[in-house]
Amino acid sequence: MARIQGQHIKSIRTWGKHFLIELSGFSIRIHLLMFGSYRINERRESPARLSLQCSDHTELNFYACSVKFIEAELDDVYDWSSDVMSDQWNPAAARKKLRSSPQKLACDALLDQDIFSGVGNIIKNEVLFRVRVHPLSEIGALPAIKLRSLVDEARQYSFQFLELKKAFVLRQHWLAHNKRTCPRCNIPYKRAHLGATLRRSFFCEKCQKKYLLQI
DNA sequence: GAAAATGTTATCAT
DNA sequence: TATGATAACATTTT
Repeated sequence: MARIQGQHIKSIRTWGKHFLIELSGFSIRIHLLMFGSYRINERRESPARLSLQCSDHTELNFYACSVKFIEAELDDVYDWSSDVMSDQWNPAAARKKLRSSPQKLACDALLDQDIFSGVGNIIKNEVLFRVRVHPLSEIGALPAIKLRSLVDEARQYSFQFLELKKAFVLRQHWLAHNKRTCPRCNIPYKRAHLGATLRRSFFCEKCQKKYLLQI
């Protein structure tokens, strides 16, 4: 931690769920993982993993998070065009990556941070419901227009997620995640732990189509 | 009060 | 060596 002392903050940046504090010659990378939290000019009772006292008297505190140093230039480490909320987001590049893995499952594709940096499990469930795609669909079997809408919805819902979160009404606007019944069909959702990482999926077997590659 | 979960990464197997 | 499964971490919500 000593190397941070007295350093000038050159920039604050983000790449998906990575929170980056750029100093001269290296950067601090913070990831809140499942349970992390932060406070600005406030403190929690538990000890901070990282506490920054700035010369303008701003205090940044990070709790229960991963803190790592990045020794290289951030532009050399991160592909900003894969961040769904970046100005540099490139949906065509995302579609190209998806087309290169036709057997990948839709539920895995949305959680792939190299394609959709920033998308997590809640957004995955909400996006799949909104574009009516079954989580076990194979990416290569999606019609082009459906692939396009999935990519576009990943970005669009991510911005909506942020607005709802800031207004403290995220939860009440979920259409699929943690819900019991499909609001379109009024039938019970299926829930299962799917994909490579067995994350929770909530989906309607009636209105979310399962696209599969022909054998 | 137990169990599950907004996520990633280290480690061990294959 | 690359890929894959499992464990580990840590805190809030159900």
